[in-house]
Amino acid sequence: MDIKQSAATSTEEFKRRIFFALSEPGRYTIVRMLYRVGHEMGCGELNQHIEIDKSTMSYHLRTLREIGLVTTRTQGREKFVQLNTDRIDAVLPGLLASL
Amino acid sequence: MDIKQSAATSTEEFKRRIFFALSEPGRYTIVRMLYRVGHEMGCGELNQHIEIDKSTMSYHLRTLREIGLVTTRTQGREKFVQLNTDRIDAVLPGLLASL
DNA sequence: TTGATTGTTTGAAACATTTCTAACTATAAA
DNA sequence: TTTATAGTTAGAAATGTTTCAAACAATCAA
Repeated sequence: MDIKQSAATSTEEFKRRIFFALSEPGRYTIVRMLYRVGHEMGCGELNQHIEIDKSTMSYHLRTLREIGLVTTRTQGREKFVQLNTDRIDAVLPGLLASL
Repeated sequence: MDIKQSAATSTEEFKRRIFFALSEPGRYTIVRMLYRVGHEMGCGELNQHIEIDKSTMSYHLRTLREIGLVTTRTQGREKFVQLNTDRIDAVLPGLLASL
C-alpha cells in the first residue's frame, strides 16, 4: 500500500502521513517555508528557494496535496500553494512551529 | 543515501529521521507505547502488543536505535528498550504527547 | 548436556519512493 | 498566429524500505 494514496482512515494514519511527508528534505523545506512566510506562495517562487527540477517539485507538491497538507489555487498559468496550518495543528499541535 | 544510516549531521536531519521513524505503523506503535507506559519495556513484552514477526520487530528496533530514539539494555537473554524522551522533546517539544 | 527461550543476522523477494527526460496542456504575450 | 512561460504527466532507471524464512548465538532450565 502506498502511504500517500487513498483517504486517511484514521487520525493516526493522518499523523503517519504527515511524518512521511516531512521525512523528505524537499517537502520538509517546502512546508517549513510555507509556515514561516505565513501565506500562500507560487510554485515558481518556491522553486527559486529550493533547488530541484520543476517536475520533481510538482511531484512533491502533489504528494503534499494528496496527504492534505496543502491546498492549491490556479490563477492564469500560475499556481499558488497554501499550507493547511489548522488541519495540521489540530492533530499535531506545535509541530509546525518546531520545524 | 539511507536515511537511517550515518550520524545525523544537523538538527534538521535528526528531525527528518524522527519523522521517517514515525511514518511506519509498527515503529509508530512502539514509540507511542513506550511513551505512554513511561518506562522501559522488554522486546517480548512489546511483541505481545504488536503483531509482527520477531525478526521484523528486531529490524524496527534497530532502526529506532540507529536514529537515536531508543536505547537498549540486555539482561540475561532479555533485552529492554527505553525511549529517549528528552532527546526527542529537545528538538520537537510536545510531539510524543500528541502521538 | 540437552532442549527451550530470546533475540539477531543474512539474503532474497516484494514493494515503494525519488528523480530525470521528454512530451504535453494551458495560458499569456508579441 | 506564433512563441514563450508555468506547471503536469508518463515512463523508466535508480534507489530505498519492509517482510519473511532460515540459520545463528547466547542464556537459562531440566
